Amino acid sequence: MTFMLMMSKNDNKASMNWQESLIKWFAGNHRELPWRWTGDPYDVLVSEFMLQQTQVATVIPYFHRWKHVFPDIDSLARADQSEVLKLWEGLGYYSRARRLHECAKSVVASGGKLPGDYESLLKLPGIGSYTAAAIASLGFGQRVAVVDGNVLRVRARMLADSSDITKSEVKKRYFKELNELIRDVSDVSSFNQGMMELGALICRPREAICVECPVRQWCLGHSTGTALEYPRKPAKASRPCYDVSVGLIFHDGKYLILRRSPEQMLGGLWEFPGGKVEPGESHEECVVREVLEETGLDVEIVRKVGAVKHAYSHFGIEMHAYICALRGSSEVVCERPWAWVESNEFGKYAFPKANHKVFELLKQQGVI
DNA sequence: AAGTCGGGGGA
DNA sequence: TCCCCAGACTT
Repeated sequence: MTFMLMMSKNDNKASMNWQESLIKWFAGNHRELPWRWTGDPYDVLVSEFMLQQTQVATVIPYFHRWKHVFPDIDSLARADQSEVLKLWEGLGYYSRARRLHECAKSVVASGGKLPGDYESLLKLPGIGSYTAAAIASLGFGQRVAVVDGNVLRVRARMLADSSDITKSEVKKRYFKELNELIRDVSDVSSFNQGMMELGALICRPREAICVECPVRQWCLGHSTGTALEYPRKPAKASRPCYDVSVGLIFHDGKYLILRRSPEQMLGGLWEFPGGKVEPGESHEECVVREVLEETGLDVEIVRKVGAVKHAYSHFGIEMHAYICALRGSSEVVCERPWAWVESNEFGKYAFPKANHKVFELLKQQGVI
């Protein structure tokens, strides 16, 4: 009788599995986030797209602005891509913005209701295994496990598993195992969020605060003192750095900007004409050549504005910027969309980060 | 299965 | 600097 009573109370650690211990910890220790517990699957959709490879703190202000402009999936579906990209400006991975837009249009076209099951979500643009599982479980309570960078790290440490978590085979194995482990959990949404919150707050990449961890008694990494040795990852290749030159063509009070084509890197964003410096070529020659190739304009260098460095995922660039003047006609010949804009109109267009660094140079010099 | 895509933040 | 972040998609 006493024994039964003890078990039914379920507050004895020995009677609780690690999944329930995690859920309990999450209930009392999670951060309050603007998209949590709103009850609106659209909030889960938007936040999950923004959170792909992006930290929570970075996303929060973008999420607020987004909800203000696009409060629901219909308003997003009706929007112009330029407006969508402008709101995404600075968040990175711009294909996410285009795909979220496409996703919204697709959902609205087929009735306006976001599907709640993993398999249907997986078919939508921009939604892969992680996001499908997140929306299905956090938004609709479906019993499916999320596997993101946090989850992989937490589980690799719990199991003291030396597998390379960047391999797709390992991710699949973890996904399968976790779906078994959540078969009987009391709250799938809290379990999934708890795994990610644990990774963000306790079981962090370079620091593991095991003394505060709700699953430490089930963690092999902790019991053997090797938690920080996991997950194991292969050494990354060093990234090349390219020299790039751009021309700020000033004519009639305006600058010429071009829009990048949608399928490119940074697709749909605007930039100054320019490109990679070729072997044996000077930066100045590069500007003149690139401007001619891209716009058909014949220009000469007026002066150098300066250079900015910028790092992308797989390479870096040093962008040299030059003020240019037209030598001949101002007639632009260009397949891509282009525009002459005054410097106080730059804010209307979405530019990549490297271009913003050039704007900063121009401001410092009082040019704009 | 590997390569590619951005930018920010922390150590 | 380097690493990592609530990954998805193409080849």
